[in-house]
Amino acid sequence: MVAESTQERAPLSKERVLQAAVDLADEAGIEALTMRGLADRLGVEAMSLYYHVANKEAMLDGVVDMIVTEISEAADEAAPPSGGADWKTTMRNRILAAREVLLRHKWAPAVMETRTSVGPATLRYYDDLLRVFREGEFSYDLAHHAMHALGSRALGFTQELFDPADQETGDEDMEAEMAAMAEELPHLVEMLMEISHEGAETTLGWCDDQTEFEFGLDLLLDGLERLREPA
Amino acid sequence: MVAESTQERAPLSKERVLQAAVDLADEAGIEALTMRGLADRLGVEAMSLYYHVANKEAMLDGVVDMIVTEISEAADEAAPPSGGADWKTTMRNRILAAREVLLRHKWAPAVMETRTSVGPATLRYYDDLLRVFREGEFSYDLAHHAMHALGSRALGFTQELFDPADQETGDEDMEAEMAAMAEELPHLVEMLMEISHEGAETTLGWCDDQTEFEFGLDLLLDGLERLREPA
DNA sequence: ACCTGAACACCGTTCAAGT
DNA sequence: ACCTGAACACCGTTCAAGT
Repeated sequence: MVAESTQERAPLSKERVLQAAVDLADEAGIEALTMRGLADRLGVEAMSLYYHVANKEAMLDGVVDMIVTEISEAADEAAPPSGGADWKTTMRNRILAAREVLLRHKWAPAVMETRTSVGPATLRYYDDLLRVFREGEFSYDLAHHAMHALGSRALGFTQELFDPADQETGDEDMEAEMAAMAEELPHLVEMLMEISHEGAETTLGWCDDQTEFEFGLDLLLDGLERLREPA
Repeated sequence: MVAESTQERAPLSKERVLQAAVDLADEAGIEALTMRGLADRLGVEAMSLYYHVANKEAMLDGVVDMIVTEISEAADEAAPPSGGADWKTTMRNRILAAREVLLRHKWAPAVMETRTSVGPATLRYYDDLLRVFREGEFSYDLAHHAMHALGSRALGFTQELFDPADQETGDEDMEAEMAAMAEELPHLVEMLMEISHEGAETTLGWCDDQTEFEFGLDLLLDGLERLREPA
């Protein structure tokens, strides 16, 4: 009696492969997303995947397309184009919604950065952003600059200064380490001390990501608004 | 007679290993930077590298540190802190110099994004940026927001909309393809047509990277300037 | 049409051993 | 102190073959 036969299992499809890939990365991290690991999760041999995707790169392209589709849907739900709100509110809410999606798929930005071509979902998302600008009476020229200026933030990419788990030192010698750092990095240390005194956290994990994201986004959107209607 | 002996060859060192790694990536691309390939270039067995670096990740950490050191030096040469110029000019010229360095090491941003901890060179570079803000009479709070808002742009990262070689279609059916795209991506297509009519290039490789980089950078710096001196 | 088995070329890395 | 050889576990991928 064979344990798993083709009949007992839903047949593979490109969609099932890509969905499984997203789930695997969500649950076990991007380094777990190998062709062999993905096949395992689908109860199939590694080589079977090659019937549905050309190779690993094509698989990753598909995965990114799924994520961007999710971003697009979230953005449309939060603030559809032609939804009645002004361009800045619409753009702001769309991009904040995009960020929320990426918080659910923390591995995704790194994969997106490795893509060398733009998939259909991304093109569609950009087209929608452009539409919002146009409905806000931007010229195509300014809208074009705006897209570059937003950069990966348009897709919800967060800009972290120091990466999440940067704590390699025990809590004990925090004082001593600070003193040593203070000589070489005086401004960084002073900033740290000042901000930690007034705020919540005392360690290096002090930045409120949501606040910083909105600060940077608003800085750009406000600047664009001024360029749109010169003085 | 043995071809290559330890005596005939300069002995390895961490610095030589890292420099060779940078050179290899420059010449052959990041995918050529394997432990075995790196050893080859140094005329040594792969395992010898492990005497000088803990593992591949540590090697990449070191490589990033070298690049950021190069960025720091270029920034200092272009516009040293306390160099006499106002904060905005100094910051602008430093970041433009950083970008020039990354143009010489196109593979570097992708590697930098994969680092999970911040090296000494990066800390020093950030400390210097902070110093420039402070000399421009920013509060630490605003300077902190500013660093997040600049994000990876502070290190000279370019924000490309579509990646370099996105031309997978022959030149012939450009017209036909445009027509097909126009239905699904009306704004993108219209923008393309408008910009290509007035400008230089006619294809998808139309964006002047330098211009777009400066546009986004100035948008941020101008916005920060306004926040620094409220009305 | 869909999936598999065996095999290949290539990784990073270990460990014990050489000089 | 510095480097090596052999070996291991793991990749992505090919190709011819099975149902």
